[in-house]
Amino acid sequence: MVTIRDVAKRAGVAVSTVSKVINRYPSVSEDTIARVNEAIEELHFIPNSVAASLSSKQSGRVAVLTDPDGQTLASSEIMMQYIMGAVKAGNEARLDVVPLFFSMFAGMKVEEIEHRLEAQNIRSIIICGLDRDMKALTQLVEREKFKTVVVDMPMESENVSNIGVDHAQAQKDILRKTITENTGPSNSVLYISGRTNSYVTEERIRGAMELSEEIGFELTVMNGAFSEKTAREITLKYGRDKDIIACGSDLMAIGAMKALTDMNVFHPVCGFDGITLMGYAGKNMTTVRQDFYDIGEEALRECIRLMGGESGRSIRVPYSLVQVRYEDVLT
Amino acid sequence: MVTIRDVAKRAGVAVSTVSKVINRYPSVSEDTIARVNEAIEELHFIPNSVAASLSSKQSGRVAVLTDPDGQTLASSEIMMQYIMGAVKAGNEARLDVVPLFFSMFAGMKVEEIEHRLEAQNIRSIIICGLDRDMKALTQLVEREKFKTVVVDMPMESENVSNIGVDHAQAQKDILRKTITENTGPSNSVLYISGRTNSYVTEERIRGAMELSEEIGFELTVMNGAFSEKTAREITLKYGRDKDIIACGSDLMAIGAMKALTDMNVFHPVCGFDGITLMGYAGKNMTTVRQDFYDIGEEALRECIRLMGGESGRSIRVPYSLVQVRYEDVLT
DNA sequence: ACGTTTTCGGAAACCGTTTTCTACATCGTA
DNA sequence: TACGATGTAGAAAACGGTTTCCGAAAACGT
Repeated sequence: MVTIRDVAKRAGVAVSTVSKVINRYPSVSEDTIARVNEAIEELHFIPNSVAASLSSKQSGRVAVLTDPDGQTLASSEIMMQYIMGAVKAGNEARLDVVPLFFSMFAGMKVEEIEHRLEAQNIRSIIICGLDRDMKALTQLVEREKFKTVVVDMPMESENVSNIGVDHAQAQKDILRKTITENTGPSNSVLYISGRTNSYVTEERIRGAMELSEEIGFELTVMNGAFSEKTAREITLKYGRDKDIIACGSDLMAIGAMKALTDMNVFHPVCGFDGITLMGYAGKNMTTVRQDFYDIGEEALRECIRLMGGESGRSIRVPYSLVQVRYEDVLT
Repeated sequence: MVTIRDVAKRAGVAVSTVSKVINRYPSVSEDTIARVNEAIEELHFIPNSVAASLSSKQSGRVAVLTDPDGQTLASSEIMMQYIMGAVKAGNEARLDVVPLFFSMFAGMKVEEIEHRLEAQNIRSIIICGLDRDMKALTQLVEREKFKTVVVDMPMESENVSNIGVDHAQAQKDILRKTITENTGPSNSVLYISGRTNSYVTEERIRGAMELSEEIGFELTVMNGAFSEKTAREITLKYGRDKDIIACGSDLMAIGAMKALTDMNVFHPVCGFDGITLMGYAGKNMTTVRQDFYDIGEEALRECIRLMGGESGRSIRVPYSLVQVRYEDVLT
């Protein structure tokens, strides 16, 4: 393994100088920089990220925390996108990204979680898919021991940024589109919502309700708890008499659509997320597509910003309204 | 952050002694062990894995390399399972697991990849989903600089173990089952295979061919390249006259089934993998279920074994024949 | 009781960086 | 000419563990 010392020797400078060059310190002359870089090139030197992480209290590593329902197909896809996005951005910034799963911390107190993270030299974390029921993890965010970026939670402070689409607006948009494009009467909408302890659920419901006030249609909200099964049951029971079924997630939209098909009625259904599975769900359904990969990438960049000492903020990312067809997901 | 020195002071011993206790060295008396452990408990000490990784050339970290077609739904699910399994096992062994994706190494020569891994103090790697086209990564395995565990490739040497199901046998089993359960004539089978540069494809084809010799049926093998689309096209063209369609992957089985449905013919179709998506694909299909989570877990344990100095071997893991129904995947 | 082996614990070097602090030029200015 | 600024480079102390090596004490054999 070629170390910083080898480079120093080769370039005829001190190790500290090499380190300064690597980390772009200002106090090095152009001349020395050139000589050091040359040596780095020649020796194919790549700085050891573990040593760097150990020695500097500044930099450190970033953890990506996920895993709500590790078992559903939808969340597999979404988590994978978050992680891949973050890992990619981390790689570009010469920063270690380590994925962790909520389930690892089951039953731990927040202090223990903090210790565990510290023990891995983690200075910054990204949390995706957290809901309020996970007390310890919520506290983890609140205690602000780490520079943290939360996805889809309304938290913002010195050390915490949040990122995500504008769920209320997106819900409004997709619902308006579905109503507009639907030629029928469309004055009664069944909205099947996600779990109640979740911020995105609240926002999406708010969006639907605001639109209902704006353009005036009958809105029935029922709790589908992000469950495809529950959405299916709700639809079987109450879906027939409605004109449109709007769901707080794609998985629920699929469940609803299956139910309608079974009942042999064909109301428009819209979902939320833009997962690939939608392409397999039979009929063409519209949904809000979030770019999870992009969110992961952006979240990691925000970690870097926070570690750089800047303070937390709120980041809205774009979304799009799409109709997912089987042909689009076929590969 | 509480360090090993704090523990040493508290227990009234030297830091080296604490280290020995942590790492279960034999040369410490029961008495001292107890005292040290007590101190560890009291201080909630968790050893810093980064420091450990840096200082010991023995242990080090493990990378999980994946990402064939990061975009398909099937591989998202499979990769996620591998990674979650490995991360879990890594956690239990106090070992850092870092996920990496093939795409990061695109265009690099094997030496550079090695440097990059070294720079992360990676001593051992798990590679999932590699095919022969990826020259640099194949070389990486062959050069044996790292203790490596390959999933689904027939490599075995001092520093390389392989793990996976017996693909030939599994293909035989599922095909036999499909033929047996099918009441029709069943003397002509269309086998849609995976990509040709892949070991699993070869094995699965071999299994199908051996069975064909054994019990005597007409077998047509066509290359579906693991593509749902291609499988669909092949089925549209040649599927009608066959009695059974067997596919080298679930995704292709889904494509084939869609094609049959479109043609309004209903032959039995069997796949391979056991992905959740199968539950959404309409008809009940049979397939070979592999436990990817388990494989990831097992692979990581094998890394530990290799790092412990033992030599490479071949591990067969169990599989099961299942019929995936929508009800089973509904959550 | 004495030499020999074994057991056990500690001191110190090391892993590969970062960072602080010092030192030395060089420069402009009073 | 002397002075403080400024710019640049290096020595050395961290960071938090692991590991080697050595010595003291205990156990053993005779």
